[in-house]
Amino acid sequence: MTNIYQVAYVEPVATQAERRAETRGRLLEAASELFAERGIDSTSIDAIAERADRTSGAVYDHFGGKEGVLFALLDGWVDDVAAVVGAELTTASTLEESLVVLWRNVSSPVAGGGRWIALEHELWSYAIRNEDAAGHLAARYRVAGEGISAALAEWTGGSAVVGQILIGVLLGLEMMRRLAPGSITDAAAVDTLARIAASESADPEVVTVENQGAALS
Amino acid sequence: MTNIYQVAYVEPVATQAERRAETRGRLLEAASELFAERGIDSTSIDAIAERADRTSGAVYDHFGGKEGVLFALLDGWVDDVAAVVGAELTTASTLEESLVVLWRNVSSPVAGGGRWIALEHELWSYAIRNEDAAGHLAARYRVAGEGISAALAEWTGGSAVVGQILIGVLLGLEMMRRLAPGSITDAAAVDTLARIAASESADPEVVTVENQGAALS
DNA sequence: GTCTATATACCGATAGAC
DNA sequence: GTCTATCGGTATATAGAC
Repeated sequence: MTNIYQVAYVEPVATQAERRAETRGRLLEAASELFAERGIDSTSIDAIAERADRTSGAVYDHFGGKEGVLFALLDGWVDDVAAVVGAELTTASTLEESLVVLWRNVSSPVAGGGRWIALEHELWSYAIRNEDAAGHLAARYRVAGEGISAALAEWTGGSAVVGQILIGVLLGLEMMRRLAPGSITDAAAVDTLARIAASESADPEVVTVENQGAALS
Repeated sequence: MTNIYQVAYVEPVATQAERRAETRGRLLEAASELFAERGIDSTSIDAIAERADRTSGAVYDHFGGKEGVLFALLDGWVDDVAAVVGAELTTASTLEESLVVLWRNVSSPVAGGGRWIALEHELWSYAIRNEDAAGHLAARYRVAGEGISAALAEWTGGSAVVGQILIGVLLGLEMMRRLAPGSITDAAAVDTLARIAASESADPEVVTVENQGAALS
């Protein structure tokens, strides 16, 4: 206000804190889209800012750089997705229903706008070359695996490792399907998951690898 | 020869064709290393040329650009790896041996210098955003899946889809393990593969998802 | 076939105005 | 908190010499 004319004070439509939160959310949303679309390396800070209707200065102010945006995504948005799947899982009343929920959320995700897995792979590829990011992502998978194990404990006997394995298998099957949509059917995927989920509950004498081979050869 | 002194003709140590093949090989080797180490997007053409002791002009001359290098890798080097695994598979005499071979080649690859899976994921991430690359990679996975199915036909009954599923599961399990080495043991991975490989040979009445759920809940 | 040199363009990050 | 302006670095791709 350098001019000499006084104007009536107008209550701002949003407080500073609200505007800051709004900007932060827009930047994260834009970054998650662009990372999934073009890849992390090929996404410039300017591009993130532009899609969020802000400028690059805002990105530096909020996150300090592109890696800061990435870590914020890892800690925040991705956890939200896990929460959505977790909530859906509690509504399933049978093992098959639970596995269908898992597979559907991975293979045709609705939460997040369908860019789930592409972003997941971007994060993995980045984390594999960055120790800090690897720690963030590994911790997230561990928590997610525990959540899945707990949700399926009723049928699997509660083993913690089955959750980790299921996450890996879900990601791997979705990779194949994304590349060649007809190569793996929903039924085949869910059937594969079912075999793994049954790991700890079946009689160990029956499922041992040696016995499998001996019985079949 | 613009000077007036004559020198004895010396047979060149290599023909032009041999030098060209040498340069091509060096460039592909350098590119596969760098793509796996830094990612495709972060690898410059100059960096590829430099590691191969050549200059960027050679890359353009041989492949037309970075994408040309990528396609050449997809069509050539990666097929060689599949051939190595295929050869190893023929020496396995039981199902478990075969699965151990598959898992070992994915989880601690020796052929190619240990950068297998990282490059594999780079190629996937790239292909998911590029139709041409997706075609190349999908065709390769299809062939690889058929090879695995054929190699395991003795125990699995010869279903073709089991190969595709196994490739996806192998990649997914290795992702989890790479991120958190202790999360998935070799035994757990091979056991998971065994459950899937048994898909088509087991009695359908026993392995149906509905029956699993009913029997366990 | 490979080199140097170069045109063109983009990116990351900072400084300072508002 | 967001903007404009800008610097230094690096990328792609081509042109021309050898």
